[in-house]
Amino acid sequence: MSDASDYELSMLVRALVMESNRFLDIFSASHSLHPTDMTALNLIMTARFPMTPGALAKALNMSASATTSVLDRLERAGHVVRDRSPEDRRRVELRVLSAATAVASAFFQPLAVEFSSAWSSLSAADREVVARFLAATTSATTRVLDAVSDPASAHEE
Amino acid sequence: MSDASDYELSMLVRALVMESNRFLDIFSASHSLHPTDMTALNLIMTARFPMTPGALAKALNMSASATTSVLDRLERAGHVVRDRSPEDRRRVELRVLSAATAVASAFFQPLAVEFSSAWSSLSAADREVVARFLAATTSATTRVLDAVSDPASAHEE
DNA sequence: ATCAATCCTTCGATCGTCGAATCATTCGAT
DNA sequence: ATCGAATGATTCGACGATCGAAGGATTGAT
Repeated sequence: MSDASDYELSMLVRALVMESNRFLDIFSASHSLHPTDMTALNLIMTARFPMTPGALAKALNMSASATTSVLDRLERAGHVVRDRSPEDRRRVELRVLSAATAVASAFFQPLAVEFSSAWSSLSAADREVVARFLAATTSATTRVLDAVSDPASAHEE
Repeated sequence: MSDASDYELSMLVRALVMESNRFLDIFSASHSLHPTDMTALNLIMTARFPMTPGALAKALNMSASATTSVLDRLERAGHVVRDRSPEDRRRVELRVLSAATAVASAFFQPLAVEFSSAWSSLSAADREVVARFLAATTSATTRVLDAVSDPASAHEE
């Protein structure tokens, strides 16, 4: 019994992605932020190293000028400040302010609570299976993406 | 031991969602379609009942007028036709043309191949775990979403 | 010193989306 | 039957998020 064929798993992944996007749209609208700004805020906060506009542009898959606008809005709203890097003064380092962390936690906390409850019945082995599935699916997507945008590196098996 | 804590699972989900969105953006751009149009096309094709502009607007979480524009573009590109419903002639039923199915399969087939390969090592039991995880996570997101948009069931801010 | 390269920003223009108003159709009430 | 309200979809004018090209500042190499 193929209770979870490849096709059905694909549909489930798609449903999750679509619902997540819907959530991002509606939630950020309820906080007077554009979805892009919310995504950017999240990226800036969770980056290991201080984020720069250039790196943010790549992460958002947007032009540099559009990213400037995003940062203008975030700065005007008091969520982010721009500091010029002391080492390389062409670069701008982005830092989040407390207002932003408040918004972000308002964003993630309800989700985290529901997720925690939804996942409470998972055993350690189950979590391992799920984690591998998620990582494998993400990198499979990345592989297809790379093959599309860079046809040279598309090698058959 | 907690190789996959709630937090880590959340990050993995987020990474998958972001990568999927990046894929949608880049892929639809490479086919001269807006991401919204690609999403709409997908929704129209996979709907069980003939899709209408109104239902599509809700599914896309967009205004009715914006949905009209989406359909104008899809129709102009030869992907969709509008037929007035014979029963209720206010309604418009949407049908996809062969050009659209070609685009959609160009979209999904490479993904399906990579997914199939990435998931080939999953046992039936693993698939069951993953399927339940995906469904539970999606509906957890929906629950939070409903709590936000329906203040009646939301507790204190 | 000079020239190229890098990083970010400004500027003008495009186009996707929205809200309000409009047209057509259906349904309910009298 | 007829009128009015409700529903489904579209047009219209406006806004604004994003883009590409050009510009200014800083760094590094020769």
